[in-house]
Amino acid sequence: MHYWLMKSEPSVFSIDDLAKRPQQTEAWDGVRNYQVRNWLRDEIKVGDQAFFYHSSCEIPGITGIMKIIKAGYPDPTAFNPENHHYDPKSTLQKPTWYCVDVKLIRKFKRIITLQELKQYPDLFHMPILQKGNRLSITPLTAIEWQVILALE
DNA sequence: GCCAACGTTGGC
DNA sequence: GCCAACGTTGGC
Repeated sequence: MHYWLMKSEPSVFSIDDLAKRPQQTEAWDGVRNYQVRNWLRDEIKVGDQAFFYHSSCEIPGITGIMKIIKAGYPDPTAFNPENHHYDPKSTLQKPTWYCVDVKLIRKFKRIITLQELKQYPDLFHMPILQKGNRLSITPLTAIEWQVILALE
């Protein structure tokens, strides 16, 4: 089992939005970065767990836990000309972009803020704390996962 | 293949 | 709104 951190701007899609979905599940789609695409297609498996991270907002931080309930499959938003993430180069025969389905496990009682995450030496190497990191999904070590869980 | 220009991300 | 960092694009 692997651990991940998945970013979303709450003004676009928040953990409360996920909580309101039927079965509290949603496709994590719209990713248009090749490194993250590779993880979505090849590495992120059913049963993996992920933190839901709110970015570009008043209080950036980790807001809860999700699990992967469907592994990588072609991102349908790439095929839809009406969709903001439409990509005519991605075809059904040869899809460029992939997504996974997630399910909410639980929302934290409080946000574990970015500011707080920066304080712990065990977390210094988290991708999200590295200068210039922009990937919307990043892997976490088991240690990082446990340390963060203990902060709640 | 190089690289300047441009767009996006995301913290502050 | 600013700006650093990084990815993408396209002319050559």
